[in-house]
Amino acid sequence: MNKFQNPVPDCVIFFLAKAYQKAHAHFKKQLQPYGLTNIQHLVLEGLWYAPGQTAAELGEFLILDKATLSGVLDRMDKAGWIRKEADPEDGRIFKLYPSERANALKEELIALRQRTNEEILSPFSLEEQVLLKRLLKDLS
Amino acid sequence: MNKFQNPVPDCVIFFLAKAYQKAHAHFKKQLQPYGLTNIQHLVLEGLWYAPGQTAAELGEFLILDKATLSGVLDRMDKAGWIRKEADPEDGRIFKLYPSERANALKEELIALRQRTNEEILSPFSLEEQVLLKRLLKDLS
DNA sequence: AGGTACTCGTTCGTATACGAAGGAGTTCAG
DNA sequence: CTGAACTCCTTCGTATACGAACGAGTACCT
Repeated sequence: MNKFQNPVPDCVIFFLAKAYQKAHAHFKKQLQPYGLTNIQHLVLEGLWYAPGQTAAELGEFLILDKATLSGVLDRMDKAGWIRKEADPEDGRIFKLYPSERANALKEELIALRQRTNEEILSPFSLEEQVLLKRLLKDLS
Repeated sequence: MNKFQNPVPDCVIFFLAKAYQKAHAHFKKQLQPYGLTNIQHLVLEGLWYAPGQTAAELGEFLILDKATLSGVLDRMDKAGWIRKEADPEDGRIFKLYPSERANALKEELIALRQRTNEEILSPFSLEEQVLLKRLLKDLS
């Protein structure tokens, strides 16, 4: 029974998983000095983009399950990255804001993401970069 | 403080994550009737491709952390999807084989993956499909 | 033979993911 | 005004992910 008797599957699910895995790991390494995880960084970008969002709004914006977000927000609150502000109008919700400490790093962290994006896309030509992003957007 | 004051970031890491998320969720739904998770299916395909691999080999083949794989293989063994065979030559390792029950579903499960791939890629032209897969492969 | 380095698989800790259920608050029909 | 329907967030259970440390086994060098 020799190995490689069957052809390697041409599986886009697998390619997507591994490309994501690679990009995720690369960015994770860049974020390590800040003590931020990838999703925590994503949450900060979401709140810089639109401060005062509720957890439900942010989850819809970032396409994240509310159950996942609940834990992430809790850890970020405890770590002092965000602020949860109770809404006097509606007892169910709270509005989310980046903390002062997060805001102090805003430009740096956004630049870090941009640089990482460029690194990830560096093997491609400009045309390919645009094309890849369009294809990925159309997939989701 | 109005929303959408800043431009939406053109972030390939995010696009990758969401495209992966979408494809993963779609395949997960297809696998649900079988009681298989995505990775468990991936492991079966890896073992059909090359039966008798060790956990380390399989992990390298599928680009999976050995710590992750350890738990997955344990659950698959308990659920009767795979068989762990001790190696008389080397006490550290065991060789992995799909179970009879898994083999009985082999054609069906491979066809299911192929069909899911086609569904995921269906919004694209043939040219775009080939291009997307090439770009993703080059990323990882 | 003996010891050191290496390999293999497991375990631990932490962080996503997400379906499902639940508690608290709000809305709305009548 | 009141109860049913709905919304928001949390919690629970399960399954990835992966760095780090670990025990058991093997290989290699002398």
